Amino acid sequence: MPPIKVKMLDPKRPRGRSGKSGEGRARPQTRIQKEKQDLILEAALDVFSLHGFRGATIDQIAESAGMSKPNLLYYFRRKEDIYKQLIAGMLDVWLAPLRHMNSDGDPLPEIRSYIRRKLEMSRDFPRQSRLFANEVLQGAPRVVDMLEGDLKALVDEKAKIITGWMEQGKLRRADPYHLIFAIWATTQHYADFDVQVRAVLGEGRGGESRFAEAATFLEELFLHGLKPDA
Amino acid sequence: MPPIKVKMLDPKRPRGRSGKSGEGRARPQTRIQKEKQDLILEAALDVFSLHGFRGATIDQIAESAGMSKPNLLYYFRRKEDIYKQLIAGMLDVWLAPLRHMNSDGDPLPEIRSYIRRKLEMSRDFPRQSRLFANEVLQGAPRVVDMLEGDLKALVDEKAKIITGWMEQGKLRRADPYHLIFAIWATTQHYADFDVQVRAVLGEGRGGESRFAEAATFLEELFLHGLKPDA
DNA sequence: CAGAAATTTGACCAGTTGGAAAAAATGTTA
DNA sequence: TAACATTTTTTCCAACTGGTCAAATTTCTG
Repeated sequence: MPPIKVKMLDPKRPRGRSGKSGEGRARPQTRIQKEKQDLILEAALDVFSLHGFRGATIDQIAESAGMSKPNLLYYFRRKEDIYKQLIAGMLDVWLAPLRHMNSDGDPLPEIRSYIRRKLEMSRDFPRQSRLFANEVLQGAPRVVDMLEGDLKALVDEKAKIITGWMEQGKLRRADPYHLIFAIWATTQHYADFDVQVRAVLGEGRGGESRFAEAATFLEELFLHGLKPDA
Repeated sequence: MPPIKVKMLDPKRPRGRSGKSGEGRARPQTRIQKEKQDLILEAALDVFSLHGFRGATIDQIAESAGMSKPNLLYYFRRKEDIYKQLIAGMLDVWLAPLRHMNSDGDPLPEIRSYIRRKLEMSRDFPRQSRLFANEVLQGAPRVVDMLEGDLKALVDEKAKIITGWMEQGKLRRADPYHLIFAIWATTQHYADFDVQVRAVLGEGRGGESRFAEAATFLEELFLHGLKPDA
């Protein structure tokens, strides 16, 4: 006589918070679920930002989160689910400073504070920056839609504001899109190419000071350029 | 009686051209060796620049080069050998424009032409740029030495030149290291973040024109900044 | 052309990877 | 605390990975 198997309902895996449409009234998150998911996302950010999607392994993430691989997979069914949630979460943060740029303010201070905010993000959230850089560098297969949709829309909107400022003579005439690219590039450089920056600056200037220096430099550059005063 | 094995000399694998010290008088390259190695490096550049070191597979590279995996491994013993050779080769090219910056020239034109050259490299060798970006982004495990050695030395030298120009009043005073970073960042952005740039610029401006626009913009930015003429 | 050298192929292997399944352990709640 | 739901562990697997090896094939050279 075979051992009697009793009912055994669906294993009720908790699904990631990303929750696509068809989720109905899923049961609310338990305490443990919230804790563990945060733990996993935190660990995954470390690993993904350093190795990219393909380069990262579930094992690494699990170990870094202090749990077993199957246990991790209980919270996120697939490696990609973790990754997607990280990307979505970071895009929001990443774009906040740009959203914040206000057409009512004075152009120069507005741009200056945008640069400053982006630079602070490079300092405070370098892993997020690198995660995104890795993704875009590898062709952004998982976020092209977002880039062509939300991101483009936002940039279009802000580009109009900048153009308006230029037409009022409050800003030197220049292409607003390339201006935004230049701000992105220069500020994120300190997060994405951190190793290189440190290597070139050497021992003496490797500390936190480089962000303050960068802020000063970029402010001057974007305001006056390199031409000496007449 | 076992089948008689006849001599079978060393399989004489050709070694990669990187040739560390102990190579003695290796026999010269055959025609096929040169052709096939170039073919492999070309294919590997495609794959590595898109997926990074860990993300790339020998199979992919072999297929992309139109040969079998063991055949590829006949020319390069290890995956890392291909990668290293690519990195070494590209670093040279990558640094050429900076080496070219001359203390005898006029500062502003000299810097302007440096920017232009770097931008052209982003346009003409985007894969090399991405290969390097991938490496640095992931902590540059295979090139930190070079960064702290050759690269730092070169930048130190050029930074001195720039400082000299500033002291002569030919350039606005600013940190030369951060200036160099800013040039790197803004120019490489068009290669490394190509997908993003295209997505934001949209259909209409996705063509080659963006490099010309970028050149114009960056020239203005580095020369005058954003402040409108008084 | 014969023999030697160089090149290519096919079979194979051990380690790693993402992921599934079921049982065991732990928590939660009536 | 009993019944149930949630969480964790153990075991396992098939696909993929980097890399080896010997044999078969092709190319070169005298």
